[in-house]
Formats: sequence, C-alpha cells, structure tokens
Amino acid sequence: MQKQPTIRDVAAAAGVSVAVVSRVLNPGSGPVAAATRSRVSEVMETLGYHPRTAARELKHGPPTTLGLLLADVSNPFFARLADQVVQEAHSRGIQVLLMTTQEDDQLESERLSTLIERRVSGIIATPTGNNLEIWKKLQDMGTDVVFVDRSIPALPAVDVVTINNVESARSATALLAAHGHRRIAIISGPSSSTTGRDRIAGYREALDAAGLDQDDLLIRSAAFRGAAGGDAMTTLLNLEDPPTALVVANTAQVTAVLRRLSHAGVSIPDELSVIVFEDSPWTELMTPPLTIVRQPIDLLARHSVRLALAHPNGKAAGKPTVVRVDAELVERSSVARPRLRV
Amino acid sequence: MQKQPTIRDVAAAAGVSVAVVSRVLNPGSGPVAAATRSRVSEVMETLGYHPRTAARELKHGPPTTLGLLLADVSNPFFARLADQVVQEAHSRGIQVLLMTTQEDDQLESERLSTLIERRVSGIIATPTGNNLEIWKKLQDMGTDVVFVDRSIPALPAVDVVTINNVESARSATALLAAHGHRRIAIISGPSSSTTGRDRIAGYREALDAAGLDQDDLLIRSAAFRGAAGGDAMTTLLNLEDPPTALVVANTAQVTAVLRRLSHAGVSIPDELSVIVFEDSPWTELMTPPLTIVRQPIDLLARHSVRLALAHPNGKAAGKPTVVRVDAELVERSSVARPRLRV
DNA sequence: AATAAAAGTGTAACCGGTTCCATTATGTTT
DNA sequence: AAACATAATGGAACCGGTTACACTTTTATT
Repeated sequence: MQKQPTIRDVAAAAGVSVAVVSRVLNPGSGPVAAATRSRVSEVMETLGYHPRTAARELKHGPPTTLGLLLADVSNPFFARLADQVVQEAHSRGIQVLLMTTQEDDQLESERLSTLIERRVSGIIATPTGNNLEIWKKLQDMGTDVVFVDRSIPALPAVDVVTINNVESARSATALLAAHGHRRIAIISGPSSSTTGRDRIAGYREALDAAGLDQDDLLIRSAAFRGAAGGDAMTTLLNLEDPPTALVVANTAQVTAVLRRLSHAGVSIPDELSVIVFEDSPWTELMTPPLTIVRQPIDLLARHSVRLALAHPNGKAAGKPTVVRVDAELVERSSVARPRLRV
Repeated sequence: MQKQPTIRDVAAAAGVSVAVVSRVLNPGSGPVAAATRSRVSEVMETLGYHPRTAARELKHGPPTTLGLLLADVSNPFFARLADQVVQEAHSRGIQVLLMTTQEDDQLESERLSTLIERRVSGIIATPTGNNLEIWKKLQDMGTDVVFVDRSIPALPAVDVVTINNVESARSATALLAAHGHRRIAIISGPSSSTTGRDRIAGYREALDAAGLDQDDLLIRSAAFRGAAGGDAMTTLLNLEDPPTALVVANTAQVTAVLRRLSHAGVSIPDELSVIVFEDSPWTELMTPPLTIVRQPIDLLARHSVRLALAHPNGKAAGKPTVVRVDAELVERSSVARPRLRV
C-alpha cells in the first residue's frame, strides 16, 4: 500500500513548477516547451502518477459524470438501455453513475440527493412520477435532466426521449384487428405512467379506426413490479366474453403474462393471438415465435446521452427537446385469425 | 440557473463558523449545541444547501464509490448482477460507477485508468485476463479488487467470487449421463477463461465417473461475444457421430445455440437433450421448458460488495478471499433418454 | 541592433469541504 | 468560591488540483 504521488511530487521530481505539470496534464491550457513536456511526462510515468478527479472537479472542472437512474436493471429493456448509455457515454469520455429506484419515490429522492451532491452534469432517468420539486431544483442548478421511456406531464420543461408509444400500440392493435379479431385486450403499465396512458390511447385509436367497440374490461393495468401481469391475465381469461387477442404493452410483465397463459394451457395463437412489447432473443425461440414491438434501444440511448450533455456549462435554456423514435412491429407467428366461436 | 451555496454561505447565514457547519454535516465529528444544530440545519434547508462530494473526498473522505467493470450489461446474467450489486451498494450508502469492457483489453485498461483517477475504494470486475500490471498497481494503491464470475490465475492475490464451476458442470453432465447418454457435448467459454476451463474440467470429471470416453470433438469453446455459439453448434451437428446431449455452459451464447438448433430443426429433447447455464424466466416458457443451471446471483453480488468494501481505509493485507457459491441444477423437461440409434 | 511580440515558466490564490488546535462558555466537584 | 473538567465555537491550514498574473527568456520585426 503506497501513498499516491501528487502533482507537487511530479513537479519536484521534474524540476518544474506545478503550473507546468498542470499544463502538461491539460493540453491547450497553456504553452509548454516540447523538452519540458516530455520530461514531465516521463516523470509521471515512472512515478505512476494519476491526477485525482476529485481535485480536478473542485475547480470548475468539465463535467465528466452522468447519472443514470433507472427503475431497475434486471428488466432486460433497462439493462440494454444501460449498456448502450454506458457505451455512448464512454465514447465521449464520460462516466456513468448507475442507480435504481425500484419504482419507489423515497428511494428516488435519496438517489437524487446523491446526484446533487456529486454535481453530475446530466441525469438520464425513468422517473417514478413524484419528487417534482427535486427535479425542478436539479434543472435550476443547471443539471441537464432527460427522461427516457416515460415522462412527467407536470414537468413540461424536461427533455424527453421515448418511442412513439401511441403509434406503436396503435399499429399492434391494428394488426390484430386486421386479422379479424373483435375482442382485443391490452395489458399495459399503470395509468399513472405516461407510457401506460399513451399505449392505451393508441390501442383505443386502433379500435375506433377498425370500428370496434371499446370495452374497459379488456384494458388492464399492471404495476411494473411483482406478479401483477399474471393476475391481470387471469382476470382477462375469466371474463364472460374473453378476448381472442392480446397486446402486452408492459415490458416488465411480459414473462409473467406468458407464464400464466402457459399454466392455464391457453394455446397461442389458436386460442389467443399475442403481441408483446419486448425484444429479447428469446421471443424468437418461443413456440410459436412471438410477434413483437421492438424498441430501438440504441437510438433511445444515443439521444438521451446527447441531450444529457447538451449544455456542458450549465447553460440550460430554451424549450425542452422531445424525441420520439419509431418502434418496429416485427411479425412472427403468434398472431392468427380468431377461431370461430361456438 | 442559480449558483449553489457553499458551506461558507451557510455559516454566514447562520452566524457561525464553517467548522460548526461541518460538524452539523458530520454528526459525531465534534460537539454542537442542540440550538445551534437546529439553526444551522434550518439555514441549510432554506438555502437548499448540498455539500459537494468532490470537496469532501479531497480530504481523506470515506470511500463512497465503487467501480463495477463488467464485460457488458446486455447479457442478462451481468445485468442482474449489476442490479444486485447496485442495490447492495446503495444499502450501504455506496455509489456505483458502471463500466463495460466489451471483453477488450484496451478498453479495460482505459476504464481502469479512470477508476484509478477517481480513487474508488473498490472494484468489482469480470477481468478480460490481461492488464496484469494495472491490476497489481490497483491493489498496491490500496484499492479492494474483487473478480467476479471469473479470475486470473496469474493474479492469485485478488479476491474472487464465483459459482463452483467445476461442480456445476459436473453435476449437469452427470445428469445427462444418468439418463443414458454416451455422447455428451459441451459448449463452453473460451479456454483462456477460468470459467471455461473449470466447466470443462467438471464435464470431464463427470464423464470419467460415468466411465464414458472423452472425445475432444465434443468440447467446443465459443467466444463470449458474437455468434460463436451458433457456429459451435453447427459443428457439433455435422459431426460423424453427433452428440445426443449437450451442456451449454457459456451463458453469453445460450440463445445463439438454441437459435441454431431451432433453425436446424433439431427437436429437444427427442434428438438432443439440453442443459443450459442460464436463469432467464424465458427458459421456463420454452417448449419444452429447459433444464438449467441457476447461478445465485444475489449471493455473488452480496459477497462481491462485501469484499470490495472490506478494507475501507485501504488496509488491505493477508491472503485473498475466495468465495465459491453453489449453483442449482433445476430439472425441467429438456433432458430425456437418448433415442436408440438406427 | 533595438524593440516588440510571443513563448515558457513560476508564484500564489482559489475551489469547498475537513480537521487540528486554541479559545471561550458552561457545568461539576469539594 | 476556587479549581478544574467538559462543551461549544472559531481560526486557519490542508487536501490536490487549476488558473490568473507576473516575470523571464526566445523569436520576430523593421
């Protein structure tokens, strides 16, 4: 366990002042003779010197850290988002502090406090929907806040990056209608989430366009966490006039729903046509391969990082940016014409 | 965009010295009159004061950050590991800097430099196997290094947390042998990885114990990234005397292998019994449900975090800790007796 | 060759906390 | 009430970088 050399150690060893070492460390911050530069570099090398980020950041250092606050990372959608965000950030020399809320207000608030104390330059988050004052304060401080996947209508000043939820649910539902289904159900995220609301709106649009009746019994919301999706599925199956087609629009609950269907012995697509919002490689390996709505996670990540670093010097201003990217409906074999009713 | 108040602003507003404010900030660091404490707290509240972590860490601050350096986070195994590590760290008030190597030496080296500059107190990593000097230097500096999932034999001084790879591959192989299989193949990670080697060793043990011949043609290594698993599978299928059973021990390649099997029209378990190292909820939804080796990710995370924070004051010493937790063989329906050969 | 401009270097203040130590206020003991 | 321990507070140095500014050398200009 050795004590780490400081900039003064380097300066002394190289026979120059700390200012010169600092200039070598930050090319462009001032002139340094070529000979001096190489001598200092050499000393840094032999001493194994590494400048401390903490010290650098104290003096209006350039932003080098970004907060990524997700609901949780065990959900593959968020995991892949995290992966892409990290890659995108690294390619710009930015580090990522990963945090999770577990969809819990209180935890979210604690995480945000930590991010404030760290003075991160930007935050990419899937907000729980509360803690409004904290989000405002963050922006006030000049932090670039970007909501991804969801948003908070009460905070219209925040940048948002999502897929086009209305359109993607609409087209999924329309595909089912086009196959002749008249009883189409949807299991979506909680209606307190913009994602949930938008997808249900798209679903309704499609029903209208197809001239189908709306039946609120066919619209089920399921919490993001826990086994809510399975329960919603059971409720649908027990309906007097059960659906012949289903859109599972809550990414977090896709496997829970499928598990319940499997246990109930419902065959896809004979008894129930299914479209899921999910892009795991497993969806293609299922029997039958599932028709899915694929979210372009790389685009979501790229735009999020771009916006989170848009105002490097805290010069936030103007109207917020809203990015909506298109999701892709990938048709496989879990959608068929409904069987004739007895 | 408002300027953030500093500790001196708080001190001035409360009519006390900065030392007192600091004591309020760090309970236990010195006495403060109850009245003063509440007055200062109140001022901090109204001013919206948040101490800067960067400034705190400059002066031998307690370690508050941990580096998590994974191969990539799109792999669900690593994603869930990240999720658990983050939760475990948060419960101890520690933040996590997430990085990925993409299995690339060079990237790993860059990430490690960043972690050195940040003076993180601990690092949890899936090492690529190179950069030996950097790992040593890290330990030398007093950083707690923990390898998870894999290790580097050339670095015996580093703490390691993995599942018992030998035993888990042995028991999976033994199960297949017990079903009467004599041609059992394994697709594992590259033999440059300890994980790959250990699993193959366990596989060999099981064959020996069952009195079966070893055939190196049945042992395929597949790189962690890319479509290597699919190619390995094709090679196995084209063998003159192809296997009747298979262990897919490379987590990263499970879906690639299954996709190839699916395209080749090989039916499981009739033509091929399969056991995979993978614990996605999807494995249970497959037709047939897959027999799996389940890694106790929560335990891996818990032990990793514990070890990564074991020496908070850099007082590393003594012999390294090696934790091997047992994986669980979950029998479902992808293993059956082999069909009789024609 | 004289002078101006540019290049190279050093000094010291500063960033925003923590902490050692000195000083003053309060409380206890006999 | 004197003597002394303890609580509460403040002043100032310090952590390890960055940077404004002053100073000294080199190079360019005419």
